[in-house]
Amino acid sequence: MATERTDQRREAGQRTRDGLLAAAQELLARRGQEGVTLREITDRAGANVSAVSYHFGSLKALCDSAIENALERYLDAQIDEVASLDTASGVEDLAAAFARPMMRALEAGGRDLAVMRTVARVGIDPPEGWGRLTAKFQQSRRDIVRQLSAKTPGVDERELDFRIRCAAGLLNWLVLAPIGAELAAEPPEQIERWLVPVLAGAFLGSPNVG
Amino acid sequence: MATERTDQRREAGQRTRDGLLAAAQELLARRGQEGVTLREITDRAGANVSAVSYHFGSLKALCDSAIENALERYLDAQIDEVASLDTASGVEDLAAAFARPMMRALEAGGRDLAVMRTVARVGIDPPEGWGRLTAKFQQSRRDIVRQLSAKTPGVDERELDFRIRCAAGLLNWLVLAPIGAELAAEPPEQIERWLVPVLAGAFLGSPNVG
DNA sequence: ACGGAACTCAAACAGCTGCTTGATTTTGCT
DNA sequence: AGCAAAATCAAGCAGCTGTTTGAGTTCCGT
Repeated sequence: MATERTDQRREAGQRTRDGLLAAAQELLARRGQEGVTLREITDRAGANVSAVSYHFGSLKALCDSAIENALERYLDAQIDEVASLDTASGVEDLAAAFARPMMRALEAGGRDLAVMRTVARVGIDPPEGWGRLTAKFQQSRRDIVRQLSAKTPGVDERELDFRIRCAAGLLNWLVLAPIGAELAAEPPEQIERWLVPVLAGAFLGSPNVG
Repeated sequence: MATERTDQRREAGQRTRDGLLAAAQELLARRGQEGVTLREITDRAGANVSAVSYHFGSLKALCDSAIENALERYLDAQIDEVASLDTASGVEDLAAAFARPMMRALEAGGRDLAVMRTVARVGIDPPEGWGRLTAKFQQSRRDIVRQLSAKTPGVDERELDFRIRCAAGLLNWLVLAPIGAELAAEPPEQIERWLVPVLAGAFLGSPNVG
């Protein structure tokens, strides 16, 4: 059973590795890439400074890993949510599915919220290389464009893409700005009752102009 | 004519003061409050490091002044735009007026854009004291709520306030995120043609739920 | 022309930054 | 028991951070 037996050394290594990742996400969420400090991360994670070099190579590499990790968590949640949509669903359902990962994170707080905030910050200050996640990112957006396109016939697809990016930007903003914290204090069903019409309205565009 | 004669020393002082302010806004816009460096500001402004202590007291005080200056420029523009609305104007007109300062800044680039970006960043990471601008800020939002309330009868005012904050957040996002730069490359009238329906749709909410 | 105010400047400061080093501990394998 | 790999640790490095200091320059009022 040597293969199933977990090596306690590697297990401990993984634990500090994950701790560093979580601490980095927490601080990236709170202060952005420029406001992150090596010693603040290691203190929060209860690790030694050199653990960063050992496990990741450098602070920058740790931040890149933390961002990539956060982005992947978010994209997976988003893709699942949109994929589980019924074919007969309306624009409001799409808006609700679109917003659900963020609303969940707002309710849950803790690391989920830190992950969402990190993702949102990346939307403003993107790191040099998005790495291998570009494909998954574009797939996610293509799925949503297709869903929305089926529900709003006659609208140019480039314009739909713009509207979706607006909606995504709005969600990111809500997660970062103080209004998000205010919103989190409200009952969850009211968040949805307020937010979904706004998103759906943005998707549809104002009726007088089309 | 001693009073009209400008003192060359004070004039030079004002020039370096303004240069520091502009340089600070430029860097605040690009990297946020955490990413701003004393020497980078003074180099860009062509000033000595101690000029910051002399004219503002500290780097933090300089940043506060730069932020306050940017916020005031923006609020004045916003208030003027909304105040000049015709009483018979529709929701799209309100949306267009609401978005105009940002669209102008996107077209103009340069310091105007830096000012808008600084304002937008403040919406995410607000400094401790907004100081004397809180009143002007709230006046601006009250004006807009009143305008929108007259155009959407029967909607709860708290919900209208939420929609306006969403619209403001979206504008801030557009100015900060890469999509803003893409948008700036398009012809100005297309920016408005795309953006105004989204904002107006968000103001009105989706018709099926509204 | 002279005193002094307004302003600028180079140099130095303590403190923090990310990172490296070499020793030390912990653990698994034979 | 003994060896080696994995992981952790304290200490120290050079470089940058914001701020202060005291001398320096420029220019107005008298």
